[in-house]
Amino acid sequence: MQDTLFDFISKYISLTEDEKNAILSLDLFRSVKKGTTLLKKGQKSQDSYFVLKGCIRIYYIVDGEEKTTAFYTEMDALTPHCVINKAPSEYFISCVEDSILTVSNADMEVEINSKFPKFELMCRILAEELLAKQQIDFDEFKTSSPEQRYLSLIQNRPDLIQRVPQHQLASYLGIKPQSLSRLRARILERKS
Amino acid sequence: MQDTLFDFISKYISLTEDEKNAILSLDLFRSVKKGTTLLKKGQKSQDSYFVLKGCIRIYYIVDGEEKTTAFYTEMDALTPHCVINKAPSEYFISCVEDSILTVSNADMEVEINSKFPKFELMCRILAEELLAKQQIDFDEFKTSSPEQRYLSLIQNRPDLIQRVPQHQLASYLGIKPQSLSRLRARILERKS
DNA sequence: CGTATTTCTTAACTTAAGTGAACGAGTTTT
DNA sequence: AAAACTCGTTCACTTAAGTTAAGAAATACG
Repeated sequence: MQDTLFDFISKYISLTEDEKNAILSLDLFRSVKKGTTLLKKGQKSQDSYFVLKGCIRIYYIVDGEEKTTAFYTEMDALTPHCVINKAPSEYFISCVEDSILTVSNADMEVEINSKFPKFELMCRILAEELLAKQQIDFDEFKTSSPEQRYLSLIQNRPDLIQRVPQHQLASYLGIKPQSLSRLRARILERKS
Repeated sequence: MQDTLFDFISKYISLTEDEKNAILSLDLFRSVKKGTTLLKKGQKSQDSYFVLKGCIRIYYIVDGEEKTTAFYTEMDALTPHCVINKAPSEYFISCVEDSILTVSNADMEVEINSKFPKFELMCRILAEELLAKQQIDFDEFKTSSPEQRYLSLIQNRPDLIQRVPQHQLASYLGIKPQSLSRLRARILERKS
């Protein structure tokens, strides 16, 4: 399990045994049950997450309705908006499946970053990479229809369609659950 | 003009006169005419931009049609995807108005970052901030209708509606120019 | 085990966006 | 000055998503 974390880090920087031990001594690993809420709207949290196993999601509640906007699965890192701008959270984070995460708070990160300057570099590269990737995703979303988005989801994250409830997928695609059902029926219809 | 750049930087770190001079000696400032293409699809560029005055946009060409996905105006920073992942660009960048920009290439940034480690910190904070801000924008886009997006654009970036052609705004909102016209007429109709 | 609840699908109807075409106003070209 | 082009708007028509409601299927729970 720890290897998953180090495999991830090794994509950006290389670690000595000392550095690995320093990380392990922080006791970051947490096991969380499906349905657990990690962050609520209005809370000011300090915690960032890295998914070792399982799936967590971000959702808003608008007019009493849940709107899921992001899923994080194995090897995904998530620093909530409220950690960065120190304001109350605008959204919820909860566990879609039983999951194993690392949970690190902002203070720990400052400490690690000052002890091992390498980490600062990794954080910058990672943030830039995520920024660029997210922009491409955003662009693709803007320039395509719900049906195209669903088809490309099948291509790019087929596991999500299996492991996540349809109504959560629907809002992730920017539509209502009924529209997703219809859209799926339409695609099947055309295939036959 | 230079003050605009230093005002921006001062939001993240404080600079000594020496550091300011080091930046000025890089000769970053460029004046570009409306319509100039700064980056073409397929090119591998090293350049990042910071808008001091004017407006630039990112657009794709899909099935022969321009799809504008982002506008950058005063005090906005833009590092193209191709600079980060060193692959050919998937999009175009062009000038919406006569503009004044800073243009910095990746090598210069590596040099500045190693000479003044402060910059590494600024880049990380900036990237994290942009990442968080962009995610909120993406979330808002996903959870709202074209009409709601247009109304919130009026609230948040009213200048864009004046300075940018309608058909570019339309694709920015994820719809066709005809739909934007209709949508505007609908809103006016309701007001009266 | 059976009941309650959630989840997914289907259907009929409404609303809004996509499409193709036409028009006028304003620019640019020649 | 006329012709060609671009841009925004409008219209009629098509297609797809939103809405409301109902029922089937799967899951959770006492």
